[in-house]
Amino acid sequence: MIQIVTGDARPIFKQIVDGIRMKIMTGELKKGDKLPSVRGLSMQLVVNTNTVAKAYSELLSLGLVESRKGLGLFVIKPKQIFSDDERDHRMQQAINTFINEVIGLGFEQNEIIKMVQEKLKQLKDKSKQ
Amino acid sequence: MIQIVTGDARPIFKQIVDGIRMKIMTGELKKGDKLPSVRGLSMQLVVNTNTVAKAYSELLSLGLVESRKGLGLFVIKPKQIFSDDERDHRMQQAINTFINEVIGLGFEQNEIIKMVQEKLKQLKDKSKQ
Amino acid sequence: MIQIVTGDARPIFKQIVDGIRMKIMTGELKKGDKLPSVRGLSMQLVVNTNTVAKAYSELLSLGLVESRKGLGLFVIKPKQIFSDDERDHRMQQAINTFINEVIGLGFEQNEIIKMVQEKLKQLKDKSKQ
Amino acid sequence: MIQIVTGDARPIFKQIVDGIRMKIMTGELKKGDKLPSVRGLSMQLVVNTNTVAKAYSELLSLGLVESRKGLGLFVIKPKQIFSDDERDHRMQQAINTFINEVIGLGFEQNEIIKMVQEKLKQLKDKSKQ
DNA sequence: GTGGTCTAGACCACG
DNA sequence: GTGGTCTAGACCACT
Repeated sequence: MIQIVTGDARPIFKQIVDGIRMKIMTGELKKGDKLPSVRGLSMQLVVNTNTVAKAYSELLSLGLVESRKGLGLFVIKPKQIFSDDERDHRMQQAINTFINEVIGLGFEQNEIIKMVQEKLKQLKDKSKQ
Repeated sequence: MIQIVTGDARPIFKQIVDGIRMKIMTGELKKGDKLPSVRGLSMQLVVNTNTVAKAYSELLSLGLVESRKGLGLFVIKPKQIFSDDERDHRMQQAINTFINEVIGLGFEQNEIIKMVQEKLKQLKDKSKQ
Repeated sequence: MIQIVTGDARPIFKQIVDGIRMKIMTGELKKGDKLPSVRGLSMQLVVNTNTVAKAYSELLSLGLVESRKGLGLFVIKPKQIFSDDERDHRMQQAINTFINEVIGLGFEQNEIIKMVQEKLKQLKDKSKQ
Repeated sequence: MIQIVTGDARPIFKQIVDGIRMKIMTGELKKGDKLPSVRGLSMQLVVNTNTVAKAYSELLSLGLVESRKGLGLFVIKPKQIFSDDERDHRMQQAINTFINEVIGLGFEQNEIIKMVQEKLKQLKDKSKQ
């Protein structure tokens, strides 16, 4: 279901958060769907239950899921969480980090744009399925 | 000279590395130019000398500067450091991280592409000066 | 510095979050002030370091403090984090929970109002010091 | 009859307890009235029968209803259940929890008082009907 | 020394 | 069975 890559720069719990966030954004997980149980997912990914719990707690505070005690976590309709300022600020930071990472790699600007477009397109196609 | 932002996601030493790398890429620092001394830069940026030393050591291992004993660090013509595989892999990771960060922010794909293009254009213009 | 009450309904990490949030709101902790270290506070309160770390991580995501790696956590100027809708919704929930808790206790409405006013006044006075 | 809100901070059984307690306080349920059966209410609210049973058991121990074997639960005249100390202590805790929840939301003290008053007034009006 | 992440294993409240 | 909290102890990156 979710790919955990040990060589990834992101910590495991973040990979889980991103993985599920992506599934919600692409529509693979819809409003009202239940997330796998903490214990179930932790066994499946071969990580500690605490790690999954931490990821789930982040999804909770992101407002993407809600907890029904004794039942599990359920996807809810995400609202716009950030203010416009906050949103722009985060966007700028993400772009800066990205460019800084990429600028020394020797790609042409056209190539970079093309690759990003390609990735976004993949996502869009996936969400259409 | 270099902007250190405390709220930045990147650690300080990385911000220094990126800042100098950027100056080299844009031509602000040319082959043969001398970097500021560790002490000088650490005082200027108000950070620990260890932090600057770590940044410089990374620039050395990146092959962007060379050490002339007793004189300091000097910019050299950057060679292609990464193998093609390494290069592509880093690029893919950077893109993934970027998209993951941005996907939940609610921007349209066109907007994202436009913003990245804008940023790249700024850099290009700066390097032409 | 902070009072941990084992009989409290709130979990320990929440008590820490609330305690520090209160200190920030009342001005006892000002912008730029450093929080006690995770290990220091955990020893002082005789709780596990993870528990303090969890509290600090929540303060971080609340946007009340920022992390300077290797240095510690520092209070920042809190921005308005919630949208107006979100803010009102939380307020309504808090009032409902409060009233539900209090309604069966047999106090007069005047008494309840008076007690809340008293508590708010205490806070205000404390912040003026 | 009773509103169960999945997004509520309170567990379901507590929502049921509060809902019925409120109906007793406002006079909607009077002394001698019969509560719906566990099975009936659980079907009506679409919750587990255990959950309703737990709520009813709490109402019993609160002294708000009495069990007549084979007949069901009946509302009785609520006595003063808590000692004065207990009562004050619960009140203080409720106020603290409320203030902690509300303090970071950016409302003025006047606004808070006004909102609580408003809510209490609604309750009073409802009980007069 | 600082915070951040992870594992192992435990207990609790809820349904 | 579900999530939520806590302890104990470890390792890592950063300053």
